[in-house]
Amino acid sequence: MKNNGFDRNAAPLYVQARTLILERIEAGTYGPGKVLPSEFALADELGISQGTVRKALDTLVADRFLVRRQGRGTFVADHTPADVLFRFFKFYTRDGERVLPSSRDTRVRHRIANASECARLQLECGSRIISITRTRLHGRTPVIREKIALPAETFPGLGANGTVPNTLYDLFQHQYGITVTHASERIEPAAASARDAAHLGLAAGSPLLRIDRLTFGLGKQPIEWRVSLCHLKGVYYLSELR
Amino acid sequence: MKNNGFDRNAAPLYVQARTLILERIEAGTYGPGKVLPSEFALADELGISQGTVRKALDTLVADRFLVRRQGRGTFVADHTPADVLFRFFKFYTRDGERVLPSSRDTRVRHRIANASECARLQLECGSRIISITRTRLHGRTPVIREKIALPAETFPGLGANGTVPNTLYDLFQHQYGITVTHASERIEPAAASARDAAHLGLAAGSPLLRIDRLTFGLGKQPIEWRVSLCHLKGVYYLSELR
DNA sequence: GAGTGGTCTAGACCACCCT
DNA sequence: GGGTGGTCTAGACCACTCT
Repeated sequence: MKNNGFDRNAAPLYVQARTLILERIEAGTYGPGKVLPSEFALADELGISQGTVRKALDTLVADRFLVRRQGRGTFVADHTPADVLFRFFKFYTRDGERVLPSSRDTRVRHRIANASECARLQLECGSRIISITRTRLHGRTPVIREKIALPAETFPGLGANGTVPNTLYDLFQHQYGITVTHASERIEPAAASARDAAHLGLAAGSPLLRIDRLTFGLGKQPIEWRVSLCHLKGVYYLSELR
Repeated sequence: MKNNGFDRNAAPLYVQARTLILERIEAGTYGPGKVLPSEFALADELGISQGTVRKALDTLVADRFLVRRQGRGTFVADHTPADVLFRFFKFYTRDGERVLPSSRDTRVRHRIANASECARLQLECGSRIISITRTRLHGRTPVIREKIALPAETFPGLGANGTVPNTLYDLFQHQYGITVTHASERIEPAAASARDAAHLGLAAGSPLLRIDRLTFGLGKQPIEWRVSLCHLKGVYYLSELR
């Protein structure tokens, strides 16, 4: 057994194989939607057995970096707009139907991050950010007013023409090679300010959901900070606990 | 290879093994905290190989029915009060500390379920339920007013003396052999009614989080319906998206 | 030292997909 | 028909735990 560059005294081989494959996904060697070499080809290349490669792939499938299709191969997960909405947009109607939002009143600005933006995004003081505000609609009803901050350095050129797509996360993957892996949302009740109430067509002081989200990719640093004020007439936020 | 009672033309062997082990957990053959037979012993008993038993156990560990301890054995997950709070109570302080709530003003009643209770709990019209209302505190501050409905048939004798423990789910497991597997929460903003405001020490109309939870065990029928009205001063609800 | 789970290998057969 | 992943086996060695 050749065992190219793998250290048998370090982490288990399948963990080392997982790390290596993940690095290749991150580097774009295996791009979104592309097929990986077969299990036997990878095993040969890495100098380990096919069963060990399979175990590494299993963990990556469980973490949704990869998708297997029997008879065809193993593919890098390709985050379509629908996938992204399915995973990171948790709003449903009373009938259990998914809410597919559209956007309105979008405004994009490039500016220096303020103190709270630097703190939440773990940026150096004085870093530049891209700030997006928009109203999101369910059908014709405005339901969410959201404010998004992105590190400008991570997303060069984003929103340069003053517009931004309705779903950002698939753009992150295909344009910038950044896969969104998870997000952490803090939810609180809040009363609508006069300004937010106007955007949402409500009376000031109406009860809202305030959702403060940090979004993460493969690295430790957050790639997005998003605060959503949600009206949710006839719609609810669904949280599954397991 | 004996292969006791397993059908090689049906589901994969590891799925059949998983189902059988799960049935034994449900039936109490393997009780909470108890050690299972070793992988080789199970393999012998079921007439399959140890690797296949391991794959079945792996899926059950992933679903948190089992816990492995190297050198000691495989154990049925034992839901202590702390575990239950960790999994199903999603409130944190601004510093990221877990909130461990206490209970006050608890009231337990046995009565006929109303229409919405029957619908949510999938009960026959006219079924009996156990209704619990209580206020939950973070330190000395009331933060949540909750109303719980349980099918009386599923939990005979529960709350007969008018009291109920602070954490219900470990009671479900140890007293009634029912393991809570997941819960589904619908979250909406709401304005405090005069009555709820009084329990929480607020002004009427204050913005609240309304959390409507259905809790499930191994069966399809829900085992609990819980509506929580949350004030959350200095506390937030944490939702992790993956 | 005996017994447990954790890792790794090598090889078999199957089901599925493409050309 | 040839290649892919899906399942299953049998056996090896290691790390950990208990007594």
